[in-house]
Amino acid sequence: MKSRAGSSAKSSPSRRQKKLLREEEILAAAFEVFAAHGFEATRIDDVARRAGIAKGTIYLYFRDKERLFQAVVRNLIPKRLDLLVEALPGPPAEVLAALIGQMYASVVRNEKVPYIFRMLVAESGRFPQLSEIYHREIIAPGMKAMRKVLERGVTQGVFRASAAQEFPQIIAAAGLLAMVWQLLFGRRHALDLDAYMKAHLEFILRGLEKPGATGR
Amino acid sequence: MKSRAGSSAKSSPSRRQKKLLREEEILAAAFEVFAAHGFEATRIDDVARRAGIAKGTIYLYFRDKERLFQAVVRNLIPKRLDLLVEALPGPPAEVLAALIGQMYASVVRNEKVPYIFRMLVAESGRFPQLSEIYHREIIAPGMKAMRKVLERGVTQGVFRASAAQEFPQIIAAAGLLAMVWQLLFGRRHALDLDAYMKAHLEFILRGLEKPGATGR
Amino acid sequence: MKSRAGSSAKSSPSRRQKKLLREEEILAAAFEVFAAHGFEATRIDDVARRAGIAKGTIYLYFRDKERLFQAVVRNLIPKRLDLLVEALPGPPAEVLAALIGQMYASVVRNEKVPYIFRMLVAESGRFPQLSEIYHREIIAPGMKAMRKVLERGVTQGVFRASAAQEFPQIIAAAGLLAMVWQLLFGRRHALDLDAYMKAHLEFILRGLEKPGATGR
Amino acid sequence: MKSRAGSSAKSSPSRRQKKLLREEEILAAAFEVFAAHGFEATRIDDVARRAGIAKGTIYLYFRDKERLFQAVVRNLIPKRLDLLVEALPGPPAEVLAALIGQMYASVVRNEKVPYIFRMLVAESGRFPQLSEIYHREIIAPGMKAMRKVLERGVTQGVFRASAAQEFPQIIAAAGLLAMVWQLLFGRRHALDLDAYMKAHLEFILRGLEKPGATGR
DNA sequence: CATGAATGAGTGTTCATTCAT
DNA sequence: GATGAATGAACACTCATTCAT
Repeated sequence: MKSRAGSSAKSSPSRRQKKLLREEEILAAAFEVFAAHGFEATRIDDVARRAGIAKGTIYLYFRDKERLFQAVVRNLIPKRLDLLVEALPGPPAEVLAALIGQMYASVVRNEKVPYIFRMLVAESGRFPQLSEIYHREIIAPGMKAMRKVLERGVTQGVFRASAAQEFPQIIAAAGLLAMVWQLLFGRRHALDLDAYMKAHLEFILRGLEKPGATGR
Repeated sequence: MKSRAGSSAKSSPSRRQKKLLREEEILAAAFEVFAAHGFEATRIDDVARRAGIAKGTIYLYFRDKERLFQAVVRNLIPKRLDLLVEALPGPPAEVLAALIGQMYASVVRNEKVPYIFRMLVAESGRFPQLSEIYHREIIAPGMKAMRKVLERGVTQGVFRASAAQEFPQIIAAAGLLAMVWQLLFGRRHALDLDAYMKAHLEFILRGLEKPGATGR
Repeated sequence: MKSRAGSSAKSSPSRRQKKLLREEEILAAAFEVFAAHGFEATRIDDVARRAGIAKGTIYLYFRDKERLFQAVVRNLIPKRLDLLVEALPGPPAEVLAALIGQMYASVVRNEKVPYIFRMLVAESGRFPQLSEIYHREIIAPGMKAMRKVLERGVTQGVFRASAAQEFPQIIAAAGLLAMVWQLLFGRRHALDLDAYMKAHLEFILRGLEKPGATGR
Repeated sequence: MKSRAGSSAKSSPSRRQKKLLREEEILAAAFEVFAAHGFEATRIDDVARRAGIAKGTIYLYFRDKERLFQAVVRNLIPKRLDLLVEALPGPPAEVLAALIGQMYASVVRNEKVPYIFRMLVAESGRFPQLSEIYHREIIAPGMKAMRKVLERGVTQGVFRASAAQEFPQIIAAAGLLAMVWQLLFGRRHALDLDAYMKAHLEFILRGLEKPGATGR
């Protein structure tokens, strides 16, 4: 009693696919504009134009600007670093190095993450749920992973016991700083990220290293 | 004592003082609103109401919203930490500890600085000059001071030579992280700043400490 | 510490007067447009243009379109008819005739009242408070007055007792019909209001007249 | 006369039936929404949803919103009362009573007619044709019928000659008032329609009654 | 025939900025 | 100087209408 044959419930599969595609396009366009101008300064019309669609179309996919913004940010949660720890059963120092390396690759150098960070910071007043999500999805698991590596290192006698076990943020902090630095000063005082990362790694490994151990 | 023309020569000192006072009041009110809502979401009217004056009056002191914002941010450059280094001629480790302690006191724990940071991050796209100013006034001198302490420590044989001399940011990074953390997660996952700072300090001192030196 | 002398609290008297005048102008313009097109079809811009002001100005006086509409309707509550009854101590038949006459003069023939009625009917779904107000301010007092005249007539032996005492609406109904008629059919089938009113009056007086009484 | 070519002869009867059925469904749904919200505030989408069809489908049956509205109103012209007069050859007072009774049954108490009335009043500015139709189809014949009954009564010597013969509206007016009353005040000050109708009837019969006649 | 995604003109409302008082 | 009424450009969001599927 409905439309053509073949389509059962509501819309043909091609329609659905198209819809999903559209949504992706809108999110991509919206990310660019929100990242560049922030929530308030972003014009829905700009998003539409960048997505190559009419303004009204956006409202078929997102109830309002706030929902669109939230969808943009939620959609871009970066891959979780904690999975690495399980995958790498090598010596703690190497796992830690891999972890840090991964952080630089997927967070600091990523072309999107710094802007997500900017949006989170800028709109943490208006959208506290978003930071909460990031804490739950990224930060907390990441810290848990860090703790596990440190613990493993201490157990194996290659890391000294340190307050960093309670605050693994301290170990990762230089990565955050690099990201913020590039965001704020990158245009005129860009960091040499390779050298910086090397320095970061050297510093934390030296700081964790057990005095007696030959560090080998 | 007010209005009409005919007033004396240039403007009595009390006039100037009053004008400056007004300006301060406006800047203070504007800071609160900008800090809470960001540049775009801030209504000039709110600023005026908070300053207890009429909307139009603001335009007697600042050409437009952008100038007001810039004045707010420029006005709040925190005290420079680098001066400390000169003032403290003690052992490098103690100077460093004092430096870090000062950073937590005047930056991380400060009730304004995190919001300034937030504004810088949020509006770094629209007002790149502002980050530039902060780099020149705060960051660069701060790093220079750090380098000097580190150098001194190495020369005196209490610090090992490390890549941190090139990138002293790494040493301060955990402070930045604490500030960002409080900003983003403070409401639901506040840091124990005392313990955190202690851990931070312990970690960097251990990391810098020359293996051979008794560190004392 | 405020402005010039002479003006005490907030705004000079001339300013206040102007403000009140403006409000009246807006209400007048709004009445015309709402009366002609109804609530939904009315464009705030039209109201502004008709009032000779900018669109935004309206929002200085009324929070939104709904408040403006309500203010328009509340502002036009017609004079109460019930006061007449007290004022006219003559024979009941004459008082009744005066009452009806007044109703035609101030309600049916009035250039605004029929449109107020239209708005009330049209928007009684969206603004039930408004009909409520009219009931309280106009209808209930009017009915009370009617009852009093009828009662007086019965007491004096010139009117017969009738169910109209319980439902005085019945006596006035023909007036409502005339108003509705003009509203709906006035353009092509206008009533001869003079003759109609005479017929109305004749009919109700004859219907109330006590059979025995000479009615004179 | 229908769609594509190729289809059979004209269109099977079941098709036509289906089409008519759909149209009825749409009109029914549209009536509900228009009655509740008025022309402007009605969303075609709501009508479609209430009819259980897609928005676009409505446009297969009605060129636009205005046509749909007109169709709704035209479709609901209530049964003509004038036919009653022919059907009831009894004594004029009884015919009149039957007429009034019928009016209350099919107009005042009807669940749709008050809303049709409301729509007519509300949109008489935009759709004057509609009131015109109602005048031609309902009001004029109704008045003609009234006049015939009155005339008959006068001829038979049971009604007095009165101006109501020229303006039979006066006799029916209380019915209109009851309808309007329920519309505007029904929720909080509902009329007791049975008692009211009795009073109405009593009043007009008494008003028409020939003084000399025993009214029997 | 029916669908519902897409369009884009239109509307209420806001707010930075101006300026007569 | 100070005020706050006035402006009008700008923008989020809606919805009648169209049309490819």
